[in-house]
Amino acid sequence: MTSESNKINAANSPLGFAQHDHRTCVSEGLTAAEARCAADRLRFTPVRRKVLEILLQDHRALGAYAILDRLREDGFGSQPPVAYRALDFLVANGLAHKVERLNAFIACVHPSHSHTPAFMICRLCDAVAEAQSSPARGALGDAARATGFRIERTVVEAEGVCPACVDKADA
Amino acid sequence: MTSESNKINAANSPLGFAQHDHRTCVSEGLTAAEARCAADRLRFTPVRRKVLEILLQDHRALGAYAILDRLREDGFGSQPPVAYRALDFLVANGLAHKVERLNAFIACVHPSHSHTPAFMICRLCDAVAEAQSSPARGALGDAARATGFRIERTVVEAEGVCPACVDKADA
DNA sequence: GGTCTCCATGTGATTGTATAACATTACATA
DNA sequence: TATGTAATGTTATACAATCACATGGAGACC
Repeated sequence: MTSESNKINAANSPLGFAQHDHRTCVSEGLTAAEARCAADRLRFTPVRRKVLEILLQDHRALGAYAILDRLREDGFGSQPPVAYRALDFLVANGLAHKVERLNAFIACVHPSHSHTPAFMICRLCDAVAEAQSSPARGALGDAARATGFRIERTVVEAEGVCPACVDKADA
Repeated sequence: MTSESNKINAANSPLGFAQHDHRTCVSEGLTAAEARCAADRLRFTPVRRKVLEILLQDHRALGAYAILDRLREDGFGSQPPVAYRALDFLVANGLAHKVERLNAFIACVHPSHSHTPAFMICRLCDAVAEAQSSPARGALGDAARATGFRIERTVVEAEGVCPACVDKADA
């Protein structure tokens, strides 16, 4: 990871690379997660809640150890399994995603309905935007059907340059 | 990494999940790589050649430290950068790919022309098949164009069950 | 209310993945 | 042969993920 000097600020950061009022992101995300867990009889415990809160504060992927640092500051356990177990819960229940390319995690932007997420990752500012994908409908799906491979889950991630950094580069 | 007990054998393993004569894979792959490097004035050095040879022996993704063990056996340097630099070279020049989901590497099955690879990963036997993809033409491409994101590289990986393991599971 | 069980949390230790920093060697070519 | 560059090698360390085991609390059940 490079220095943070050229990274965008968390507040008012691009969500889907669009400006937005960031103040409600955290509270709305937590409220949605509470509703979801209540509906599905899932235990939205303090650590799990805290980890989701941490993820909601940035529209960017955070590594497990960065999350761990924040947990420690707030008096939670600071050993790796504490973070990984909470992340496993959030990912398993669609409240967060893992960005494989970065070995890092990000809050889901629409946790209400199940979906196949795709990510656009800016290699300059590390911003990550979530989009939709349906790779099983394209060439990959054809290949799977042709060979008899049964797809259960897909990873779709694009690396490139976000609009803000494209502008900066052109300037 | 789990035990190897339930994993398929390297020889005669599925290539694109199809049976094939594996004996020529290594020699043909190395020959193609030599031609490619000669044409592009790239230095196909002993370590790089050895790492590609190791990868060609399995149609499966190998972790960097598994490769490192093999390098040590053959008298090459055995420190992490030795393997990573050779892998960087192979990946940069399209002779191998990284499977992000597995943090592991695999030889390219058609290194001649540039392409956007997609992978089908069997979660039961760890076999990996390479396919083609064009994610920029689907929903992801639409999202990128809509937001102004410039895609430079894509990762497309499907996790599921390969035909051989589907049969085994049904039996 | 008591108590049993399950699940979650916590800790320490370990394994696996990746890179930083720097010294040395091999090679092309001027 | 001298020189610049690319490749190799080594040590050390940062980051990612899991194992094994102890503890404790929330609910289910009587």
